[in-house]
Amino acid sequence: MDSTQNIEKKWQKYWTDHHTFEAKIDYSKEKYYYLVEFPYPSGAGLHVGHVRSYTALDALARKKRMMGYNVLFPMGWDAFGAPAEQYAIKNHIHPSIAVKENIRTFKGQIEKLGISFDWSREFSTTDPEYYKWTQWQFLQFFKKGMAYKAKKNINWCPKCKTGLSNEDSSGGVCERCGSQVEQREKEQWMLRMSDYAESLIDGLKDTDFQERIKTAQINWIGKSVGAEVDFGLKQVDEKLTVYTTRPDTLYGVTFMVIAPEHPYIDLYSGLINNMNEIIDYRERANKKTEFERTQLVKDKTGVRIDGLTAVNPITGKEIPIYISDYVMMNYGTGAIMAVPAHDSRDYDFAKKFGIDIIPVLAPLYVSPETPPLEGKKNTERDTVIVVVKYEDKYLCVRYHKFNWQTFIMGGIEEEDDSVEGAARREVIEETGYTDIKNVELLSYVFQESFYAAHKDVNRLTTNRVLVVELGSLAKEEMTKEEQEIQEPVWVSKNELRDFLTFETHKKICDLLDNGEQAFVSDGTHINSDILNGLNKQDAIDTIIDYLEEKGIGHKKTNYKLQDWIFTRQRFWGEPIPLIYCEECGWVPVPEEDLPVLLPNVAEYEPTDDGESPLARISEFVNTTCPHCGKPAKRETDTMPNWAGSSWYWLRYMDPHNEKEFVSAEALKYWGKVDWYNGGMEHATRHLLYARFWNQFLYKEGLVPNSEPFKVRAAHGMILGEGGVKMSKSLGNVINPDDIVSTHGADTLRTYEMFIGDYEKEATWSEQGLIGCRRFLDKVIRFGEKVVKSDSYSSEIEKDIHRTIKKVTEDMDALKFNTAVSALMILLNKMEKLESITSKDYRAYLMLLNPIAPHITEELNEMYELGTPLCESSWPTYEESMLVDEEKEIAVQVNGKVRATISVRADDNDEQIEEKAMASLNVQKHIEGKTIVKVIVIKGKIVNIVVR
RNA sequence: GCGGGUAUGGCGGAAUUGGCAGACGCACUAGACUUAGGAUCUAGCGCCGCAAGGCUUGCAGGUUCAACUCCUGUUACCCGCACCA
Repeated sequence: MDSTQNIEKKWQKYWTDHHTFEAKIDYSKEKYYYLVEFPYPSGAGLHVGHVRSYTALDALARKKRMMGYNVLFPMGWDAFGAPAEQYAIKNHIHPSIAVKENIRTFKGQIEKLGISFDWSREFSTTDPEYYKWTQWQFLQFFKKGMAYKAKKNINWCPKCKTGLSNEDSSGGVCERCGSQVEQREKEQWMLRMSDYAESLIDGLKDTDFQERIKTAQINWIGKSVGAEVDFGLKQVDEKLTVYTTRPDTLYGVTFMVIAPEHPYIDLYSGLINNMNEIIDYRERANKKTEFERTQLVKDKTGVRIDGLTAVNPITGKEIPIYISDYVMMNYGTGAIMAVPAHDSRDYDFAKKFGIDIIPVLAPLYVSPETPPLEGKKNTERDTVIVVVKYEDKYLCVRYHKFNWQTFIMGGIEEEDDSVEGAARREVIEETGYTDIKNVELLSYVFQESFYAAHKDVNRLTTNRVLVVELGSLAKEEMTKEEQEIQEPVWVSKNELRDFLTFETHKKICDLLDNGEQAFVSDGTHINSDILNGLNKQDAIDTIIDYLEEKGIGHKKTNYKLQDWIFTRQRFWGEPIPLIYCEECGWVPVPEEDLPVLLPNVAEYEPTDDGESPLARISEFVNTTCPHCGKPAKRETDTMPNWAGSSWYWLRYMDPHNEKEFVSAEALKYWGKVDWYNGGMEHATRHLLYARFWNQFLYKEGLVPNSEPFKVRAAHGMILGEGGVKMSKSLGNVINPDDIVSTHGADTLRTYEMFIGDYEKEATWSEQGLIGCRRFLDKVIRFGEKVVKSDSYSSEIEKDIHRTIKKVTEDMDALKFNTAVSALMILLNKMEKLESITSKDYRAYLMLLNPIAPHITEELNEMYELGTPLCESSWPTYEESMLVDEEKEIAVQVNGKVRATISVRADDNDEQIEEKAMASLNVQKHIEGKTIVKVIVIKGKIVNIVVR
């Protein structure tokens, strides 16, 4: 047999010469569209991670073709971007030259793997024939008012010297180079992506994306439903509008916070007495790095605005206003109403600045010890629970009558001047201790519903918790009456939880252990006038109705998703096809003048002043207005990287069309991408941009589907040996070329399919690779055992049918690892036979062909088994061949396997039971015991329950 | 903090969706053969135990004749988002 390399080359040439994998322009056949994300052709070359996803989809595509589909499985290059430009800056070579070089390398590597891409449809985003249509589509956005220029504080990377979208600067770090991102004010072209926020969530319904991808998108879009509420200002006749998701807590607002950049600060600077302090804070906040902002989440900072006071619109209460950097200007209204009792951030702030905390929502517990009784009268009471502390012990009480052990409890009586007063009274009455040093009212309030045996009524108590500290153990004698009711007990902190009778009181231990926190879950409203007694959702609905009726607020939905910053101040991108004319404003370049070509220049460096390098090229910049013919200037910013990848799957359908971006006919036939594979890192950015772009085109009637992709699957990463990320610095990068030349493409492909769950990350193992090599070698050796026959060997006929079913189904479910495993199992079975038939062997090679296409074609030809596999039909199985007449099943006694018996398909339950009972080991284990029950599950198991 | 996910031998990983846990591969052990190779073949290989047998799917409970699988609680790790009101 020829060398692996020669065999692989031979078949690769065969496929090219015969145009085997080119999608047919035959719109009568059933279509299937597989797409892998086209790569950025970097200088580093192909990664084994690319091999994993390309092979997986290649296998699926090959199989689908053998099943008779017209398969589109294209490949191209996403070649605009920084690395090529960096290379150009360094070496003074036009980026297009470096890109061509890299594409050649990539393509050569992919071809060596035998991936069945349709190369006749290949293109690069940097081809003028392609970016002509990217520009054309941008103009459609522009003409519909979907592109606008705005002076915005944008994310600016000082190293790349360009603006970045929010998506590209998440975490405050430049996605490309890792530099700290700064804020800079600059005019930018924006696409109104936020208009599509709802539609982008909604459209997910029409897709079969993996759940994790859907979630990632939904989180990114960040929808929240709440209300805008207008607070009054005391000093001026003006409103301060806030956005909140919790309008139900309006009665618990104790302060307001506005973002440091909020316009009111400058607007009302005349009224503000501490303007210097505020300006100083604003400057410090602006300088904070993202690191500082995220690391110091708990440690809130801010300044009170002296001279401006807000007025709660429903209580009329005056409340202070602060500025703080925990409120962002770019979300909501840049101002919030703060409810410290029910929001953890507001809570932290209130604690630090000593602001009141008013609880308006209390959890409701139904006592498990003494649940309310039906038919009993209901009474409500306000009570206090007093936690008395002295040194590290807690003073509790044992109530004799009901054998309750808990904290001091008592109702609030009319004579009490305050909650604190009630607490003092109860401590003295129930325990006699008098030296009360300190009383602290916790903001935690809870309600409890129970049967109060001593009064024979159902009680709903609203409980406040006080922590009382004793200064000494000074004590006065308790009355005899009181002594009979209860006795005081000192309990140490460790024993406290066990000592307490009531579950609800044990929750107080959590407060003592972990400190207080804002109560953010559901409960019943208290201290809230019209909302009292309602739960969270009912209260939200009620208050929104109320606000709308009174004209002080309305329901409002917000999204985190912002408009897409669509410009970069770089050279190596699609020029934005717009011209600025003093007379006519922004004018689109006429269609017949597209594409606006990137000029050939010597200087690619970006500039510190934030202008694109194109701005220095006067021949490029200076032009005439297409509208009035007067001198005008071109836009010199270029499009972001994501532009070219936002519609490329459409171009594959009709890649050489010079008149349209894609013909309606091709669009109609190819429709959606049926299966789109890509990395998890693109689950938000690329995928959202692409869906947005497509939805816009759909709205304009330019494409027939609003969603571009049916299935989106993501492959797991391949890690280096030891489970660490492959990286140049660790020196553990595996170059696919090396594996192909030492073991062959088929071995590499088989190994990457066998390595583990396709969706999970996997660790590279040289040993595992060799295992797959041995498997393929064994397949090759089997050729010598082949005898001519056009039927399957009877001994393994059923196994073959089963394996056909298993491989077919597993591959469709991306379970390549078990598909390979099934083929290994079948091979092990064949090994037991003296000879196998040519039909056995050909079926086997066909099943293996999608994963190891070269060697299987070669063996098929060598042993003259039939037409080339790539031109043959996928094998089918017969249902009737899947069942056994005779089967081994397990017999359990009390759930433990004690024997296996052989049963026939037509055995009835009695016969199976009889066989099970007859087994010696079963006899042994049921001897002397009573048989309670015998469970017979046909074809599966017998379980004998004995006592 | 919020959201998503994972946890099974020495390792990568299977388990028809509640029915013999550990398929398949790697590593390992013993033997055979030899053209001395990335060999190949045969047998063994979860843990404890000489064995009978017992134990075992992160941990603790529960439901069931039967749980890797369902329910409750809990721990650890990974990923995404993150002061989003």
